[in-house]
Amino acid sequence: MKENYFPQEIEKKWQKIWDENDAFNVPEDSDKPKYFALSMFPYPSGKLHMGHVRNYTITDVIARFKKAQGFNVLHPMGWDSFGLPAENAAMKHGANPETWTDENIAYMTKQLKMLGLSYDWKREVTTCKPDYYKWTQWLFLQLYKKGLAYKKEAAVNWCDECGTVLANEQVIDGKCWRCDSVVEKKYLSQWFFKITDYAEVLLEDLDKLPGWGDNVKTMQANWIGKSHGAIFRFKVKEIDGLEVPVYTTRPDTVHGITYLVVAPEYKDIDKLTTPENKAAVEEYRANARKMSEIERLSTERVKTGVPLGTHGINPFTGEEFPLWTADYALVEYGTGAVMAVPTHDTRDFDFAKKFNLPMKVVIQNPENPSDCKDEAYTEPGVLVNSGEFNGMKNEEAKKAITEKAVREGFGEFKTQYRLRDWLISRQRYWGAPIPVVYCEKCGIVPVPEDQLPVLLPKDVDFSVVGKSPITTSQTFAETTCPHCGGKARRETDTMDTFVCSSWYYLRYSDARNAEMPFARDKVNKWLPVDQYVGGIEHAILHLLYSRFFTKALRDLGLLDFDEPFKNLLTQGMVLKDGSKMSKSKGNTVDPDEIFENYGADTARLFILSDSPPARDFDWSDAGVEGCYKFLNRVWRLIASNADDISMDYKLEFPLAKANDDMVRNVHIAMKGITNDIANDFQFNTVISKYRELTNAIYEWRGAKKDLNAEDKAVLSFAILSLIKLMSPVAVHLTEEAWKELGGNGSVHDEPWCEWDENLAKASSITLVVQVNGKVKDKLEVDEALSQDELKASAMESPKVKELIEGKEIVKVIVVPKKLVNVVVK
RNA sequence: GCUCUAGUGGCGGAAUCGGUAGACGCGUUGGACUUAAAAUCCAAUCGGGAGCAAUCUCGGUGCCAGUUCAAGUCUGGCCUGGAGCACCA
Repeated sequence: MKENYFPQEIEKKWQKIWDENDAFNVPEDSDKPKYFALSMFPYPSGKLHMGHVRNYTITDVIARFKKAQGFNVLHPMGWDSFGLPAENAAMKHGANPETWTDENIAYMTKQLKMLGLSYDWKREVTTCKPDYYKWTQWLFLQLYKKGLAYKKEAAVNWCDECGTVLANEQVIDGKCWRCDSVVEKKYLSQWFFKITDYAEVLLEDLDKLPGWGDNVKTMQANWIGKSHGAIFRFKVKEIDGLEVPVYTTRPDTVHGITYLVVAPEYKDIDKLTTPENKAAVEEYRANARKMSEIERLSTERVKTGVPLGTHGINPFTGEEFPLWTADYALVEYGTGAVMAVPTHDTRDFDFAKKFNLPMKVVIQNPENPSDCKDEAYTEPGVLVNSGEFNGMKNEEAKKAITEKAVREGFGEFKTQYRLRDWLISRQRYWGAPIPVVYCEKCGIVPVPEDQLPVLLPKDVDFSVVGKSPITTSQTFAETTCPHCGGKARRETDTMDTFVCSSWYYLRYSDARNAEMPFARDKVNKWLPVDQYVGGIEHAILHLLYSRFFTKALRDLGLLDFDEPFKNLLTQGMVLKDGSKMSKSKGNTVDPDEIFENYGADTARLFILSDSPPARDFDWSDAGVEGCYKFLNRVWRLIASNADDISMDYKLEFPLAKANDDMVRNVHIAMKGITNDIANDFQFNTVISKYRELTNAIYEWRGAKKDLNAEDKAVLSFAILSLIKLMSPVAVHLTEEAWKELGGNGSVHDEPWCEWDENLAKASSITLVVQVNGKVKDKLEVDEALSQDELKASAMESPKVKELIEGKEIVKVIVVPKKLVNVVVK
């Protein structure tokens, strides 16, 4: 065995062998239980970044560990390859998005192989290839048939920079999630998926996911935004037969209504406007329409609005109140109209103050009554000025008042969600075409399944500005109706890339199927994903959409489970000097350089070493250096002892010879490392245990001059165990060492270490002796001692004797195998 | 504003159940080897105080209370950072 560690040489050699042998292909027919380990697949943007390296290393170690533990592990990789950057690159370089994407995929594939990742490349999926997007289109048609895909005219988020509409989930602080430019409102006819049909079950089923972090579940729950309240319908004084319904979560405050607000886009607003107010209302509405999301946000504190001139009637009091329009009422939420109670709602309070509208207190804290002159009182309290409900606690009044409305026919209980339907059309080229045609006679006609895929046209001019390049094709849009054969126009919008990524994990179960997206028995066999690993930035978008897809496909009878990802690990970001690595900050580290200078094993070891996976990871060059030194140290330990190591002692050791601290240390390491992986994948402590074991072997070896047969057995056992324990992380080094020491086959095919519980602990125990809760002495004692004996040995301690001299012993606490606490006065 | 999450040495972090706070590493300091350097190895490294010394002693896990024989860990209240949502009635 070579004296020195040459990672570049070793790594290249093994990567070639693994590649040639398809070493990590997963067999379909196996008696072993399945395990599906999955990383969120990347967008092929050009090169891997350290976030990818962290993500894929974590999943790879999990996959290898589970495989060694006896699972049949599915660990695939693919490409989320539709999307705007490819199209922008094409425009910029006059190239084709497909060429650009293919080149990136080729380069990144090379990098993934250089990282030593154990992927089953035979199952690779690439969302921009017709053999994949054919099935994306097919799934669209199934959703369409089921009424879950529909087209409607609506106010949508428009990004001018990207030249396309966006889903609500893709608007961050009123800006585009991709290019950060300000999002405008436009009225367009667009395709939606009816995710709102699943709002309740998407919320409820979060409880079925104990393997997900609370942060992600809370974010989804907030996004779905369920609330309980009531609908009340108000008659309009001036117009017979017209009612304005409102949704409120505070039915208890209904006696305090002093005005009512409808959104500028409210459907009946024209009818509700008197001729005298028409001009002002029209102007206000025109302004509201022009305003972008961000402008509406920036006017957060300053309320605006105009009166309509008409009045509503409160059925509880008979009181009349004016109707207004204001943009703080949102047309998409509830009924688009709000009953305003300025005394008990901060927004209504601000509005009423500004426009000098009346206020009426209806809830009070009996201990500390507020007149609500300076701010709204929104805490619990007791009803006042509320007729028959006076004196009732407001929580009870919510129910009682709504019940009265139900009884008298002007209201009902209502559960409301904030989740909106998912807008999936994009006015871009590089996406899966939406498979429908518009016929002059038949209207919207889905493309028949046997005509799929609807291929992207090639005769496209990518240099156009202000419209989708796909519309420049001479061959694409013009078509005939599949129904009547008449003249028809093809849909030129493509699907949001998040549609493609909402089902890719299912395709891995049957990636080469040309007849269906996946066979039902295969998808049911491999799914759900046992461990999903990826960034927190997908907490809402991708993870919510995927959950929706899984539930919808289950309802379509395509699969038999209702949650796609059993366990989710959201890894933290990779930072450098305390901030996120980014090109604009110039603090990126190129993985290629690390591979070249230190090798992939060092990169893998380091990216796992310093922080638990869920936390942010601060990159440090010194840390990389430290990991490289450690691998060198391990290599030297193996190489310098290679002649004394025998494969006969591979991973097990006769118990009769076990009364040796070195053997115990190995068992302790086996147990500790296995438990750390099982316990939320704490790889940072796993790695510290690699170091502890390495240090222990060095120390033990250094204390011996010549080794007898038994010593050699202990040494072999220790080193071979260390190699196996490190094999999921330092995949190349351990493979090479295993081979050099005479191991048969691959170290990665060896089963995981089995430890002996009796040996996985120190031979004696340290008894901590406290007096009044403070540590005063430590005693080495036999494990077998009884509680009384432990107590006796503690009392024997000279230090204890000294400290309790002349004092009264109140009590003595004995914790078996651990501690004795003498309490004195 | 609401929700989630975190706060431990110079730094990253460790500490199954409430039971030795600071594992492991980075950095720093000193030493060995070397003509020298790199590499490697050894030792020290939470803070204050006492001692030539081994050692002894006090304090210490964001802050304030509490529960307990015993609190980084549990309870209540606050402070600070990070993340998400945000005029959602």
